[in-house]
Amino acid sequence: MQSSTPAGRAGRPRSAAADTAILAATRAALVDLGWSKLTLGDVAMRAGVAKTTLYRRWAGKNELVVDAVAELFDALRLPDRGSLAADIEGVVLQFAAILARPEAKSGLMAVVAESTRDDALRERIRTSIVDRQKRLVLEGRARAQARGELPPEAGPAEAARIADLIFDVVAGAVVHRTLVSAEPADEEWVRGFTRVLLYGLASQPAETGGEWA
Amino acid sequence: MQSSTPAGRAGRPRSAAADTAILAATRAALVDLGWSKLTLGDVAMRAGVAKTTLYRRWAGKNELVVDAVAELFDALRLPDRGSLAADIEGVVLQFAAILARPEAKSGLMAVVAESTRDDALRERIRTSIVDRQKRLVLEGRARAQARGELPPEAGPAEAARIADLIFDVVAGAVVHRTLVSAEPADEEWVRGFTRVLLYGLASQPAETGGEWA
Amino acid sequence: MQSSTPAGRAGRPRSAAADTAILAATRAALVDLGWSKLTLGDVAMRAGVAKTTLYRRWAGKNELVVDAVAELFDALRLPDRGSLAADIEGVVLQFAAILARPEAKSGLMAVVAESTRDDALRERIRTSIVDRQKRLVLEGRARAQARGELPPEAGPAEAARIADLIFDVVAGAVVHRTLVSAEPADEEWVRGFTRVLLYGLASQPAETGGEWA
Amino acid sequence: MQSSTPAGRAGRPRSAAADTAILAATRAALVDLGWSKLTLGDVAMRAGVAKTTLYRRWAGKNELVVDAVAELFDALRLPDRGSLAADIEGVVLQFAAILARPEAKSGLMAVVAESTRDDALRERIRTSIVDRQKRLVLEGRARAQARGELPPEAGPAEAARIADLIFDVVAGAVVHRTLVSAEPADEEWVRGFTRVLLYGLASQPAETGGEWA
DNA sequence: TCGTAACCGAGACGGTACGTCCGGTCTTTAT
DNA sequence: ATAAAGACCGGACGTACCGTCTCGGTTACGA
Repeated sequence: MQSSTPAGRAGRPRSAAADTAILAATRAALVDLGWSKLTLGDVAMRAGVAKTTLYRRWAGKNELVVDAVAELFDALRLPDRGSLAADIEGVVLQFAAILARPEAKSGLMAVVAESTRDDALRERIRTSIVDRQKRLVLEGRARAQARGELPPEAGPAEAARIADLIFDVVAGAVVHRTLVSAEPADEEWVRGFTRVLLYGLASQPAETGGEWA
Repeated sequence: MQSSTPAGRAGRPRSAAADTAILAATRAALVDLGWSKLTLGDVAMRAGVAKTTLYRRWAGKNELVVDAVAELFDALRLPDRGSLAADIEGVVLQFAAILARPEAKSGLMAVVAESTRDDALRERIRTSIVDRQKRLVLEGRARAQARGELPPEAGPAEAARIADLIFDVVAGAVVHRTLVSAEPADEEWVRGFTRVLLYGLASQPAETGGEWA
Repeated sequence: MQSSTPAGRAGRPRSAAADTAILAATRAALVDLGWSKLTLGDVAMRAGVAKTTLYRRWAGKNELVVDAVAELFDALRLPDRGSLAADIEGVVLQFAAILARPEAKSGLMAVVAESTRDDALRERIRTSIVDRQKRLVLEGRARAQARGELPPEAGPAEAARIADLIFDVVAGAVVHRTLVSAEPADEEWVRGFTRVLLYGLASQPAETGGEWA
Repeated sequence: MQSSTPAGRAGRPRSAAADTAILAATRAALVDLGWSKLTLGDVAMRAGVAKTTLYRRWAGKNELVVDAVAELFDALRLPDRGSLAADIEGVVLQFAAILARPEAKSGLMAVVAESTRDDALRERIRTSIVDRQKRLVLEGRARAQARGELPPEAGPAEAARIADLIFDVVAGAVVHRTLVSAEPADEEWVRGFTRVLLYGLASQPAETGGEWA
């Protein structure tokens, strides 16, 4: 968001309720219309707000959708299920559940696509969504290391590198499963995915014998 | 594509050169403008073709972009580098190189986003892009099993399930790295990713000691 | 029309039936659609003929409509009702009846409007419609002179001038009544018009007393 | 026209200058292109106005042209030349001068042609053009009756009937002379026409002897 | 009798305009 | 100063016809 009326305070103050209404209206419009058919005029109408009010607060459709979608991911929590594998499964299932919602599906990939040609937008996505959720990886990793399930890293640079890799693998796989393969990322799939993530492809048969059966 | 005039043959046949010119113009426009600013009128002009010719062959922007992007991925080849890890690294690097091209970046995620609200489009993506490249997973897996690097699956259903999982993980991770994290999927990253894919997170330190250093 | 294959005569001759079918289809389309929504593609379809066949014979919509409408006016006949006034009334009523038909209404004024910017089209209208029907004025005038109802003209130039004037007055008045005022040119109106044409406005009350009552 | 924002007064008001510019641009386009090649996009460009502004105010080409042409006829004035014949000649010459202008020629007949299939358009023509100019007939008739050149009518219904008849004859004859015969309605022709209108065909030789010579 | 030239249908082609919609901006009055 | 309302300019949309062209196929002459 970028309102907040920083210092100057003459005239009528901005309505705080408007921000909430606009973001909710944006999500509703994403559900009904999808990203490409969503129009700012329609969002303004749904929010009971004039188009000018909307433009005063957001630069355009992309920025608005990023903010509307970012709020969805703030509900993610790292559960404590007792083991690293169970923790991963828990958070991946939450992530999959959010991604299954049409407002997330429609909006997220679209703004990512737009961000390939708009550095400011990519930065906004990273700040509002990606980095904010990367905490889950860090927390999970720390907890696993405390449990002895994972070794400590060689240093902070390594820690960041591995965290990024894990985030790309986890987020990428769930997104691809959900949006491209268009299959549900359900418990069974998440179990399989977590196993590969933790133990890899090659080591599996040696450990479990009938893992894939 | 959908020309070919299957049986009935009255009237002037469709120009085969037009298809080629249109798809090339589409890719050029993706590079210059990105998906959201690409207009069919502009593509038609670039291709030296009337707008009606374009609409006669494709239903809309999404279908056109899918076909234009799909051709990019047909260049993927499974190299024989002697080991499963090296083979994976080779094909992932190719995939990353294609995804780094702006016409792929811009177009691919956008049509995936659109496909969340358009079943026909999703099916077209699957047919033209996903399933067509899934061959790489199948070939690589077969080759690795011949080499004894991977055990045979319990049955054809398992084989399909694992292939799908691998595809989701590989494609998802590379896409996320490239588009969301916006970092290059270079050799170093690919090596790290391949290691996780093959041997997992938990088993790594035990095997390599200084792998992440 | 302009077919007829004048001298060169190798190859398949043009279908005579096509001309007839096309002109009839044109009139039907005028009835259904009016001039501005009439399309040559639609006419071709109605006539069971390819668009190219139509273009091989007519230069465009205007020429086609002129020919289609011209045929309607060839049905006009000068009746012999015994007096000049009755003869005029008879032919004016016929003219009004043709003009009341929707294919004439729609087509005639449209091509006249087009002809204001197209000399060749105006010439075609004059040849195919105006001059061809001017015979009625000449015949009627000669007959009235023979009866002694009108004096002979001073010379051929005067005869032409008066004939043109009469034609403009008669045709113009009926057209204006029918198309602009959009009132029927029925027997009562024709009687009043004929009286003005023959005896004028100023002389009327003196002659008839209650003419307009 | 149809703006005026009757009572509600929220929002930006419509630009009054736009109406003027659009109608002038329409007449200019009629001169340059004629009715059938006139496009609303071109008119908007000439007027320095967006196409949407034009469509917000007029339903289509026909309505726009009617309004643009109607303004031309508001310049008509009934001169007082001392006699009925001279008054008629004066106003007919004015009418002919307007009709000789290409924007009137091109536009008027075209909208009349269109009006044969569009009752609302015909009503608009009648309101904006025909009935508005019918005042000339009524004034002229009243003046002639005051002078004793014409007898009073039997009643208001008769007066209306005769006025309509005169209007059809005068307007129709001038239009036909100008557009169909494509000859100038110059002083000589107007003199002859006025004579016929006032004194008729049959009575002329008796009065003047050499009138047509 | 047979070639061949002009015809025919079908339909794709490059264009142009349509009338609509949306993005952003600006101009009003009201709060 | 902000809000709601709505007109404004600009530009793309997808469709419809235009008039031309390229096909495969069909006559009816005349060599």
